[in-house]
Amino acid sequence: MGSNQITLSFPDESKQNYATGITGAEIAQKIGPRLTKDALAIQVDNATFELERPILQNGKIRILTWKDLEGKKALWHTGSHVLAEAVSAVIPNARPTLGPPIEEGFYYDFDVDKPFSEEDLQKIEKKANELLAKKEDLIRKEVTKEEALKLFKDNPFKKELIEEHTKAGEKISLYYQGKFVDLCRGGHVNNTGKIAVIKIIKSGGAYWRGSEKNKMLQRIYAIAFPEKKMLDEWIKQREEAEKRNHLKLGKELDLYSFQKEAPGTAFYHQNATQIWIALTDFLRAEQRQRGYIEVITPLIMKDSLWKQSGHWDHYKENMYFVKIDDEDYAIKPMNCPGHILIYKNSRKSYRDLPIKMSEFGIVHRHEKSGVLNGLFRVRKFTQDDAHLFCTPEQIKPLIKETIQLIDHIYKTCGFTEYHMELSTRPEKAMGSPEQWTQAETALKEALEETNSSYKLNPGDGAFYGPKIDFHIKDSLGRTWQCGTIQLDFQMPQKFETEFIGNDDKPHTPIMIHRALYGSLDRFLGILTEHYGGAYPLWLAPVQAIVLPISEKTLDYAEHVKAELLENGIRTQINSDNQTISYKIRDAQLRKIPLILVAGEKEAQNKTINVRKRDGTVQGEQKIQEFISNTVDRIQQKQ
RNA sequence: GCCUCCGUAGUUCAGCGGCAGAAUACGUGCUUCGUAAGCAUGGGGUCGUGGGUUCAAAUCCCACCGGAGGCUCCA
Repeated sequence: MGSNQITLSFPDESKQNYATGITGAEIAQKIGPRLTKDALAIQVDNATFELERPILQNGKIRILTWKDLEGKKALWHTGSHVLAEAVSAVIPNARPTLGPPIEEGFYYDFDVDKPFSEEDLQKIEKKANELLAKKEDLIRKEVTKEEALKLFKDNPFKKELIEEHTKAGEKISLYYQGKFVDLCRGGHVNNTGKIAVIKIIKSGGAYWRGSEKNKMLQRIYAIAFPEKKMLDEWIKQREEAEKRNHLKLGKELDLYSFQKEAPGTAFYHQNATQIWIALTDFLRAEQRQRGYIEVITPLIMKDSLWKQSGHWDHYKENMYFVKIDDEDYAIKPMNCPGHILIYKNSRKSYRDLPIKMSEFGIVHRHEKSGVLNGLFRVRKFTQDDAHLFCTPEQIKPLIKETIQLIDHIYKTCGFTEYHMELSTRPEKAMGSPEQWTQAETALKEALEETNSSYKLNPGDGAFYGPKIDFHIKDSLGRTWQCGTIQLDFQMPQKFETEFIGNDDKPHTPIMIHRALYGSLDRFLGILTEHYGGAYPLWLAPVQAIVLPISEKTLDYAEHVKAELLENGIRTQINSDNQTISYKIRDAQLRKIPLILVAGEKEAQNKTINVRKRDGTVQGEQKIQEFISNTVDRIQQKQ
């Protein structure tokens, strides 16, 4: 120590357990010189990453730092052990169960008599940070099943894990930090001193092993950093994300509201409705270009339809039902059956295919109360749904077209980064293997021919067909699943949907379900957080606001407003009896892209003085010039 | 559905057994203003709903409704 290199410490106890039998000195000699103070752990053969337990298999040794996710995870994993030690110290009868690192930080689940109070958490956090000062080595020890069971005799959860691991043929390893010991597979930094600070984020209930049937444990989420200032940055970032919260912005910008009279359902005010219209108009125009037709189907249909579609069997719990004139009806949770009824309304020929039937379909799904989450999870939402009825040969070109359409829509909406996931045949699948292979090949080729990078999820498809999901990344680095393309071999059969082939015989078409925004409601929420409420010009609810400097120029300002409105620019005027500074401030807080100051000078010159919402002043512009520029920008969706 | 927390003015929140408050928004009057807050003044709340404890409840307890976060779910 002392230098900026890390001395590896290899306690005698664990030395004999090195899988390869090499000594600590040998490892230190081999990798020691490369270990700077940034090193948190090492990785060998992409598999094991612990400074205190390197396994040499002629493999490459990789030094993990804070920049690597694996390095972070090693630090966080150790953090979770320290947290468990702190909880055990503060609440002696708490039984630790499981505590892995996650995408951001780590959690640990405890079996406790009562949930952690705010005060408990404060004590625990304080204790955890005190424990760090001890700078304990993490020491691995491998033991037999019996030894492990004896050690954790009072902890049924750990016992369950031990049984499971030994059954799977795994060795049972323990990790010590000072006197505290935990059952653990490993993946740690070598010393708790590597952690500078532990911060508890939140706590909440969590079921043992994620199943509702099991006991509810208390989970603590926390995060750890190798330097204190990183925590400060992280906290700042979180505050930034909180400012962008779409529910908060929804109130501040008068976009939408939720009322207790309709839980889980949004009320869209004027402003959100304008954005909605911009989004739907955009997609409509794009679909029209590609030969789509648009339809509108009933919200309420007889329950016999839903029995035929299979929703009754699989989806009843999430559906709303109504009785009308003593007959049972259901509110649609999906649009597909309605579209099939339209398809079947007339005889179709292979010459009619593909048919691309779209609808901004309003669906109701009775989600459990606990899962509702702003616009992200609602009970009533609108899908930009479409069903493409086609022949097997048409799958590939249609998928390609759809991928390109989605790409265009996402990029225009400011989501430059997104990725796709292809899910293939699950074990329980409907349709012949040949049909699946053909469909999966078509999807794969479509992805490759559009140069799309995608992740493969083998066996993750729906039972009725393979699918491609689209995940967009927002300005805060979070990903959201939005678009989806799903092949369906089943529904057309259930409804005996047909077309007449050139062989003069009936055939069953393939049905492709496809949504780009996914749920318009959710997409609006994502957009709001992505832009922090400062929507691009083409989406902004109010695109320009005219501010007369005093009542003297009110008439001129009204005239400007009227001209902009005539040219399709969403314009307002602020004629309040207030100073110009006040009105500018108000407009900027409302995140209106274009703020147009109209005073006596401008009235004389037939100009307006343009200021943008970020505070930059663009200066005087002729009205006509401003209008043509702005209309241009709106059309180009900038 | 389960766990934790939260419901006070349009909004953001303070008050936490003893007269219901602030800021902001809104109304009115003055001011007529040149790029992020002009001055004055006024109205506005059965403290989510219902029950209980108490001489007294916004405040303590219980139930329900609604919300936030988490678990789970999202064929």
